[in-house]
Amino acid sequence: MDAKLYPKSPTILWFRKSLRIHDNNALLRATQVASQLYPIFILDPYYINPEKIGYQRFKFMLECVKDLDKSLRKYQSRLLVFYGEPVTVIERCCKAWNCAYLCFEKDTDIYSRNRDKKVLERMKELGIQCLVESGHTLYDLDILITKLSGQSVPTQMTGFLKLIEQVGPPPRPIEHVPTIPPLNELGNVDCSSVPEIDDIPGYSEFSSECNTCPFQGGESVALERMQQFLKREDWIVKFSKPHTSPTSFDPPSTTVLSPYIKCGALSVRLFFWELKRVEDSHSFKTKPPTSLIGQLYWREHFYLLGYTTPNFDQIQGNPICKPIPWEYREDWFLAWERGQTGYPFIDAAMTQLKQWGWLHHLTRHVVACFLTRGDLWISWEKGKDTFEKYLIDGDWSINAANWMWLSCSAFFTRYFRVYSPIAFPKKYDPQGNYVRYFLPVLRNMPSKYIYEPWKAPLKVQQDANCRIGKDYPFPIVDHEEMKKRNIQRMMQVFQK
DNA sequence: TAGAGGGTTGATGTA
DNA sequence: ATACATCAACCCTCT
Repeated sequence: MDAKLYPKSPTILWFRKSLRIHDNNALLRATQVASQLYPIFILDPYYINPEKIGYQRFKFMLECVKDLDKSLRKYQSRLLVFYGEPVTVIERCCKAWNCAYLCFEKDTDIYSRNRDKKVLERMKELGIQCLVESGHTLYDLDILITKLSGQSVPTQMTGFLKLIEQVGPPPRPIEHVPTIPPLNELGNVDCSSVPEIDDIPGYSEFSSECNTCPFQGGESVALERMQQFLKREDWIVKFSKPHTSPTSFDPPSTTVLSPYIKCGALSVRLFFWELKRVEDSHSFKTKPPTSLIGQLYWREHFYLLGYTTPNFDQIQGNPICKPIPWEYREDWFLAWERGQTGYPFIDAAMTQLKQWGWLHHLTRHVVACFLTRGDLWISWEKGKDTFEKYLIDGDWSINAANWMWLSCSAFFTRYFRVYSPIAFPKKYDPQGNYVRYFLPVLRNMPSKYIYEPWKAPLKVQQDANCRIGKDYPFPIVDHEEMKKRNIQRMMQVFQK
C-alpha cells in the first residue's frame, strides 16, 4: 500500500455481505489506510419488510451480524448499526468522523449495484475516496469478464469450465486476520447496537411461530460447520450432487453451507481451497460440475450471468429468457405457496421452506417444476419471489438462474422431463418419513398412500385420523393430466 | 456452415 | 441390480 497515495485517515468499513473477519479483502484494505476505523452496518428500509424478507431469513442474517459484532469486540472495536437509506447514513457518518475513505466489498446483484452507484456518486461529490474490493465470489467478476476478451458469457457449464481452466485457480484466502484498531470516540452520532429480530418493526409478531430454523447464522458457526465436513474426506471426494438425497433431513445430505456463503459468514475462497486441499490428497475424486467444488462453480457461473445479463430476474427485457405464456391463477399459486396442493411431498417441502428456510436442491427442483411447466403453469417469477422471501440462502443470481432452468426458460430445454410429486420422492423415501415429519397430519397414513393419500380407502383414512378433504386437501390438479397438457403447450412454445 | 455431440439431477418399461 | 430405449425431438458449442 502506497502511503503517499493513501495517507492514513479516518475510514469507514461498510459491512453488507462478507459478515466475517476471516479472508475479508475490504477489512484488510480498511486496516491498511485507517488512522481510525469505523465498522458500520446499515439496516436498509428496503430490506426491513417481512413480506419481502421472511422471518427466518432476516433472523439468520441478524445472527451473522451479531457474531461479527462479537468478533470485533475482541479487538476493542464493535459494529455500529444504523437504520436508514445507506447514502444518507454514510454521508452523515463521513462528516461526523471526518472520514477520507469508505471501504466496502463489491456487490453484483441489481439492487446493490444501484445502491452502490448512488453512494459512489455522492462520495465523489464529497471528495471521499471509495475503496471497493472483490471478495464475495471466487474471482473478481470484472476480471473474469476481461478474460472473455469480448466473447459473451457462456450459458452452459462446459463453457464456463473452459473459461475457468484458462483463467487458472482463484486467489488464495488471506491467511491472517489483520489487526483491527480499537474503536475511537464516536462523537455525536446516533447509532445502535445489533438488534434482536423481535426489536425490528414488523417481525416481532411472527416470533412465537417462527423460531423453527435449525441453522444458526454467524461466522463462528460457519467455520465450525465447515471444519466438521472437512473431516469427512472420503465423503467429500465422492460427493456427487445429483446422487444426494432430497428427503434426508436429519441430517440433510448436503453441507448446508450455502446460507453462510450467501451472507459471507464463510469465505467461498477459503472453502474452495480447503476442498482443493482435500481433493489433492486423494487419487479418486468426483469432478465439476457434480463435485463440491463444482457447486461453487455453479454459484460463480450464475453470479457472472446475473452480473452481465440485463433484467436477469425477470422475463421482460431478459435476452436469455424464453418468454413462455404462463397463466396466473391466484388460488393455485396460494395453494402452492401455503403448502396446500394436496400433494404431500410438495406440501411438506413448502412447509420445510417456511420452517427451516432451507430445502435440498432437488426438492427445490420438484416444487419449482410443479409451479411452472410441470403442473400449475404459473410464471417462474412468482416462485422466484417466494424463494427469495423464505430461503436463508436466497441469492439473487442463483435463484433467478435456477428458476429459469427449471421452467425451461433458459439453460435447460428438455421440457418432457417432468418431476413427479409421487414417483420422485418415493425413490428416496418409500416410507415417507420426510412427509410425516413436516406434515404431522399425515403421520399415520400407511406408506402405500403417503404420497397419494386421496387413494386411501375411507377406512384407512379414518384409521390414520386423516380424512382427505377435511384434515388434508384433495389434490388441486391431476398431475398426469397437467403434465400431458403442459408438455403439449411447451411443444408449441418451442416450435415457434 | 451445417451437422454432430453433449447437457449436474425424469419416468417407465424391458432385458 | 444396472443398462438401455422410449417419450419427442431442445439448443449451445465446436468443428
